[in-house]
Amino acid sequence: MPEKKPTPARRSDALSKVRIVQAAIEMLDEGGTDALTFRTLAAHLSTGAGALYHHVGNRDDLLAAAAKAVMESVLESSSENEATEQGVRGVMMGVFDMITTRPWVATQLAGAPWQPAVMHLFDRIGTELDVRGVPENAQFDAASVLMYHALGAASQRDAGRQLAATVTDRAAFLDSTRSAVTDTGDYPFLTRIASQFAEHDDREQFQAGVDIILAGIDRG
Amino acid sequence: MPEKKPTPARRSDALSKVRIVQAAIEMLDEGGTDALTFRTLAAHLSTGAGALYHHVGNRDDLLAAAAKAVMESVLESSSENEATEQGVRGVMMGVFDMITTRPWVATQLAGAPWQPAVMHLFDRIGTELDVRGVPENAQFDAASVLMYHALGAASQRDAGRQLAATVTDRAAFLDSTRSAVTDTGDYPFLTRIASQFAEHDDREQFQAGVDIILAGIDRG
DNA sequence: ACCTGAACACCGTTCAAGT
DNA sequence: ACCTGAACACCGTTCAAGT
Repeated sequence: MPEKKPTPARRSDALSKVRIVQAAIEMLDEGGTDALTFRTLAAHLSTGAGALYHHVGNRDDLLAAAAKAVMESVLESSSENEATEQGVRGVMMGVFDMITTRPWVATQLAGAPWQPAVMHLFDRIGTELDVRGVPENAQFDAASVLMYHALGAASQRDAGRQLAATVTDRAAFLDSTRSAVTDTGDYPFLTRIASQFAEHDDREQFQAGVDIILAGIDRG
Repeated sequence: MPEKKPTPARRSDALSKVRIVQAAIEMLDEGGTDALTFRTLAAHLSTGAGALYHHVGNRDDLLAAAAKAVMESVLESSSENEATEQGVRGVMMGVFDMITTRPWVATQLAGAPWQPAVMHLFDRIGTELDVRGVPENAQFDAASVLMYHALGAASQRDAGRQLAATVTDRAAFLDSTRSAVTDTGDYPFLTRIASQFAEHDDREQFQAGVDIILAGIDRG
């Protein structure tokens, strides 16, 4: 009788979509969207660039698959983890935190919103709204606002990261913007709330936005 | 007495930032973001690609300038035109309509949200909220939600355009997505509201979102 | 079937050379 | 100072050739 080798740890050399996506996520986490090229990714996997096309349609396809994988893990954990908040609010904050941790997802979500990752989130938001008791005929509009809020925050977040490289201080940036655009007058609102702007916390502000939207939904 | 030639129509040959931005906007309107390369733009202006760098920092700078110019004209017209709605609602719908007309602006706004075009819009929203009577300490959060809503819609809109090239029917796309992702279960919410999804009007939905947010703000 | 890696058709950006 | 356009250092994608 031949002995059964316990999980032979068989050489994970063979290329596959999941392996490629996994490697892509690692590179994206490390260096952002720009750091992921088919050449560097191929080198990372010890193969040729052309080989990737046997498992992945193209670059957009790969990025969408990476975002989908990450989104799924976030939506899972927010429904399982006891510590995190439940409901729509929990889902929204879970997405926000993911975007903060992995800014490249923000670019990806905002750049191609009909991709699986976004549809997945949209469906989850709608489901949570149903549980919340939002009337069926109001669910679509309600889910859309929340979706837009998440996408808007996503694009804002990623840009902040790019900005951080050149300008460390928000207030300094505001000043530079203000002085740079004197041709069309100044920014009265921004000037007035400059202090709030400097002190504000992105996460709290996002959550305040979610609460405003929920209040508007519940009033309906 | 030397005759005054009426507007000598002097050869507008000299390169300048405004001339470059203007030409860029034309090309963007015609073929979207991808259609704008420094080579084609230079050819369009009958000059060399390198010449552009004497007036424009780089490609991002050019796109930001184009978006800013377009945004300014929108914010002007929405405050002057008697026919269009006034207030925050008017500003929001004006932006939505611009994005519909020029999808490339959507990509630009969502891709680099701290640019002048966005700050301009943000300031305008805040100003309108003040006029509306929103308490000062609530204005920043309120302006942010509306801003995110606009940015989220922007990214969604542009992607829709790209999608239209391959998939004409929304419902068909939904079906394809649903069947393609059977590994994680189906999309219960999307399935349930599929009919609303097929019939809905993007503009009305965006406006419904604005109204939900405004209701949430006014409740505060 | 899967992989290789050179080749193709592009980019944005730079820079010596001209005017 | 402004412009030219070839050159540089990259891309994503394709494809003949190998196994």
